[in-house]
Amino acid sequence: MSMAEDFSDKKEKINMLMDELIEKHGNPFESGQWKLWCKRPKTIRDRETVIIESILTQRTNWSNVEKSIRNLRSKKLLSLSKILKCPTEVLEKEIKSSGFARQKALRIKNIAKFFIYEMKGLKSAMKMEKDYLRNKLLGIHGIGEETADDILLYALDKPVFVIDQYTKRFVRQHNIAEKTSYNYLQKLFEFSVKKDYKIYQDYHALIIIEMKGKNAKKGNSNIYA
DNA sequence: CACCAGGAATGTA
DNA sequence: TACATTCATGGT
Repeated sequence: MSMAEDFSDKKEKINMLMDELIEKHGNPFESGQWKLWCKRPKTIRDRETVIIESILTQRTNWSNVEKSIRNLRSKKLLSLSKILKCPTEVLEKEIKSSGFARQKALRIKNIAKFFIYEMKGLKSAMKMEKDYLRNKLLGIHGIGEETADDILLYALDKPVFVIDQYTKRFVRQHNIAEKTSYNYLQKLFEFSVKKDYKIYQDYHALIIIEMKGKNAKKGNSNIYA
């Protein structure tokens, strides 16, 4: 069975399930249920904030991230250029609430260097091709697939489907696919869903809202990659 | 595949 | 109060 054939029967199921989620939860960016990056970024400053959040949110919950962002904003450090100039110890202190502060401070600096020096700013980075950008991001220490895709989708408006633990759980619970590897699921969703970054944002958000709701009611089930 | 890298919020006794 | 669990992960 070819990849395309394998995908085509799953495509309908995905679209059917997503229609149900839209029906059930509405548009996540308008309903206010989506607490993460709840406004679509407009300005470069917004986009830089999203990039910083994408690192801070690694292995922690959103309220811890919000606290760090508030600290950075009040210290006038909420931009990539400011972060680059800021001593690492100061940065560590401000983002302590997100945990892994020593690692994350270095990671944020790595990203800031990349966008400022190598990409010559966010504006020009946004004009680059998405696969090129993705490979570049994955080459930065501290950025894995999920973080790279968070940045591409939510900060740079690139149509890349983010696969996280919630997405994997969703796929398993609905028997959409047997395989749950990152690459397989990403290809499957990108094949199934109209290639539009706003739709990818909405769908990813909807899956998380849905699965968090289920999590609250029942206990958590086993997750594996 | 196993293990490790911290903090903070929440739940439990 | 003490202790366990959970949280949008990535590197080795």
